[in-house]
Amino acid sequence: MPELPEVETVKRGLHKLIISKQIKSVTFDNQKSFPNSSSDIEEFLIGSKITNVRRRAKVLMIDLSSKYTLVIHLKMTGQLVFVNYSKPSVTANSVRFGGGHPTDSLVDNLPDKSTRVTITFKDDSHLFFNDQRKFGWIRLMPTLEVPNIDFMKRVGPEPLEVDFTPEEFIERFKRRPNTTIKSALLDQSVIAGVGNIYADESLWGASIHPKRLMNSLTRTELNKLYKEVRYVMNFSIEKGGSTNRNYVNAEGKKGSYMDFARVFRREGLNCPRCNSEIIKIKVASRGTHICPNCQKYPNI
DNA sequence: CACTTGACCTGTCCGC
DNA sequence: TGCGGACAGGTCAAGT
Repeated sequence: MPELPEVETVKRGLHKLIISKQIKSVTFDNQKSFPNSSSDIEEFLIGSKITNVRRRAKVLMIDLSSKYTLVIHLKMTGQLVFVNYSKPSVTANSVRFGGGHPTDSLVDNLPDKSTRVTITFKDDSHLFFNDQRKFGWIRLMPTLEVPNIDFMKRVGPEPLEVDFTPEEFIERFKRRPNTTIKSALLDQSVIAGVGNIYADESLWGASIHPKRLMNSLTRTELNKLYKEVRYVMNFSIEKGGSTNRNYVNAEGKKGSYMDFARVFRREGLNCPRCNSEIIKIKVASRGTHICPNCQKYPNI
């Protein structure tokens, strides 16, 4: 899915687009896509207004005036796309000059077969929850109960918070002494928000082989990794996140971080630091991209 | 306990 | 162009 920078980008987009809108109706393909009772939906969703949009780790929260919150995890292929059908740019796509297809834009074709939930606002704009692989979930619950979700109780600190120190970073990683550094980076209970892309990118930045065991890493290496994790994720947010395959922001647009990626999905290309050929290996049963020259194992 | 491996799904790409 | 298998941004439950 979307990792921290992608979810943050969606959050910022939705914040601009849907705050104070009032929900008119909701439709979904089946009960599994929206597991709340119809009475809860009637009472706490329909008619309520959007008061805030928040993110914690890779989880999005849309707060409602009913004191309920829509909690959403996009997992691998989830999308939250806002469409304002009153805009001529969307409704006028049947008017064409010249040949070719009318449009490639995602928003012009929604809903599509990946659409699982459609929220319609009073002004007839829509928020679509699309999810090709159906791993994602959306759930309505009292705002005060959100912190009690198992995931929220377990999840580690936000790495981009200003008060998140390198000391805390190093301390957290001691929880996983005998696992590989890649596995520890992906563990959301250690720190929040790192996924496969930014794990590979930050390990390359710190010149650490992803198979290195946690307890073999020096403080200097972990300090470097701390800086790289924050650098890579902040940079990606600036670029609107990464579109590897499915990810789009709240307006249906792709992120451009992949244009700047150093190793991720760049196997066979050259390392931007030493010009060696980037290879793809498997670590923690995930596809993993490294420069075998910069990231030696063991490399102390 | 700490750690690893399937399972959840659909779609796409690659090799035969 | 058909078919099988591997693989894809994540997280749990169940296994060792």
